[in-house]
Amino acid sequence: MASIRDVAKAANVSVSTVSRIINNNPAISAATREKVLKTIKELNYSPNSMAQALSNNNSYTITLIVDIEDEKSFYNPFFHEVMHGIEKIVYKKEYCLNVANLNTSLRNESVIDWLIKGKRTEGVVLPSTVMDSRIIKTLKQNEIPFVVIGEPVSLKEEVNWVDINNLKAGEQATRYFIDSHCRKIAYIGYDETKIFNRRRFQGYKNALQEGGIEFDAGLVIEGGNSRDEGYRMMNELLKNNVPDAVICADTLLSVGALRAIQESGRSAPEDMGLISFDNAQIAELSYPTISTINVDVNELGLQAAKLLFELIENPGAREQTLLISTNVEERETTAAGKPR
Amino acid sequence: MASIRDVAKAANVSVSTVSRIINNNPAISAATREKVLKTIKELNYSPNSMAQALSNNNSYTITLIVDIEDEKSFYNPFFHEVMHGIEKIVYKKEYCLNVANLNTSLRNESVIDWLIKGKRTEGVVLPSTVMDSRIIKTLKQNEIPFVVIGEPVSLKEEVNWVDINNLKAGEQATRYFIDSHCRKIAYIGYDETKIFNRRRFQGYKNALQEGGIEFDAGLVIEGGNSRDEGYRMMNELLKNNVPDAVICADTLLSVGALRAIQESGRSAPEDMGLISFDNAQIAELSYPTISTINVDVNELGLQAAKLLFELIENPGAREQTLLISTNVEERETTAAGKPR
DNA sequence: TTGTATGCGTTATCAT
DNA sequence: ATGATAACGCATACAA
Repeated sequence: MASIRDVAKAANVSVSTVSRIINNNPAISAATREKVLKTIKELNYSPNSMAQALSNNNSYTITLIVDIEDEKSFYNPFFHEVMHGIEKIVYKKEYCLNVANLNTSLRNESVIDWLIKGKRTEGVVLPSTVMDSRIIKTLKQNEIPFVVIGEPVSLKEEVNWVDINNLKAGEQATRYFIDSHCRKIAYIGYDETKIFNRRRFQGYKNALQEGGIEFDAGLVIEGGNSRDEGYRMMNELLKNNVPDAVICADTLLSVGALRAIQESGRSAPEDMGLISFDNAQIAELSYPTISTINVDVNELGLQAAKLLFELIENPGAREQTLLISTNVEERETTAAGKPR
Repeated sequence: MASIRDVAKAANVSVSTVSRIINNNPAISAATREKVLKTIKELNYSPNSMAQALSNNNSYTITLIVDIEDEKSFYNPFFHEVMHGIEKIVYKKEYCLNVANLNTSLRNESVIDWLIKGKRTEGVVLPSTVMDSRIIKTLKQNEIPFVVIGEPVSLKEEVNWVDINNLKAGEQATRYFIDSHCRKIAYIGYDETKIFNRRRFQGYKNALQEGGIEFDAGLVIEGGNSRDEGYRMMNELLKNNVPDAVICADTLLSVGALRAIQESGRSAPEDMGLISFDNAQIAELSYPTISTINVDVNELGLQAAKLLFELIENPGAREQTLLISTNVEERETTAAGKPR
């Protein structure tokens, strides 16, 4: 493998000249640049990035922390898209993307400490679910820029974070139904332990108020995000307080909710509209397909990475928050503008 | 940040002594080892891995290539699990895991060339779907060990690969029904362009023969892997040749197939059993939940990474193939041992 | 505009 | 068992 010295020798210049050319230093004559570039091609030379890393004290690497234990909040399809968004930016900057599971430990320390102390990373993206004060402290102490994906739950420390605009998403879903002349709009799957859920719920209430519809606590059912929970909640609603539209706070429960509607002899969207969030694949497999508030998860990763590089390039910057907007993806469980 | 020199100075030894201790060189007295270890702790010293990488000519990094374009064969939940399997092994070896999208290009070359030429990677894991001869050639020429995930379609070159044992999976599904006293076992979603599908189909035929059931081409329906295709294929089957069991060659189509069964006034498993492959989440959301041939995808990644390190540590090894076995995950669309 | 020399933090060779 | 020093491949301050 050719080194910078080989190139220098072959081109009859010094190594510094070659180095300058590699790094696009303008103080180089066109003639020598061309000559050196030619021999670089001939020798099929590429700079050794480990040597560059050492010399520049820069690993040119970003780390994405994942947490496989927490399938719920940083789950598969979501994660995959986020990662690709991040990746696009990272490689555009000619950095590499490392992935590490929070829970792996090396030499009696967490992988994140290992990476930082070994000078293997210049910045970190991590989901809010893995963020405890210890990690934050480590990152801040070592002055490693980082961006959190998902709104942090307890923010004693200021951090940079990027998330879906869940408040607006909740508003969007609700407004959609209001515009379709619904008045009894239910919200099922409320879970105050999940911050994204609280935000969506707040959006729901906001839109109701804005639309002049009085909030009715009887139209809100609390519960978890599973098929069976959705089924239970919808049945509870149907027994006591039949709505003309229902917002499912999360993906999985919407499948069970739809089922309950159908088993009661009703159908969506004819008897009541149904809308959910996020997971397009599941929404499209259902009968009928489920309308959702759609999120450009790829954009989420993209913005996270962009923000991270801003921090890297401008370490003094103050904390930022970025909310990705959502849009209504109409499928078969809603019928826009339908007169009632 | 403390360097090896700082430690040496503070402990009153030479840098070589410190280096030896870091690398567990036995030729060191217990006394000095302890002393140096202590000052390492005090100074909170960690070796700079970029310097180690340069000195050892080893980046201690493995690359996982992904291909976002090809959602079908290396799709989300699958990918996520595979990655975590790989990751476990990689970090256990004190390597890092890089992720790169095949399609990103840097400085007019593919990311894979960039990584290799920059000496940023010691080994590569890549899905069979992104494997063309050009990539193979690059990897082999540069003597980068690599492992393919998924059986390669056209194997002009010998490569190391790891996959699900799709043949056995097909046999398993079929035998399951034979053991449940089914005789008319259909196979829908046959797609000869997908190698995993061909394998499953071969397994189906094997098991039929072994069970003394004559193969009936009328029970095989060709088609793609989507909800709507599954629906179409099942209806075709119901019109011409009602089976007592149906094997769905892939996940998505099983949802549509089940729907068609139900719309015909039949139900699974009472009128016919239904079994599919892979995606547990979708299988568990359906009504009724769909039985599947289950794959330990995590294990797939684990084995791929293990194989990769074998190649790294023993470059002369000859090509290997590894098949991960599957198991029947009984859910509601099948009823084992049900008399007919 | 180009070259020389030094340093980045580590490992390894060769002494002692 | 330990130390001095060269090398790894590159970047850069300084000199010319």
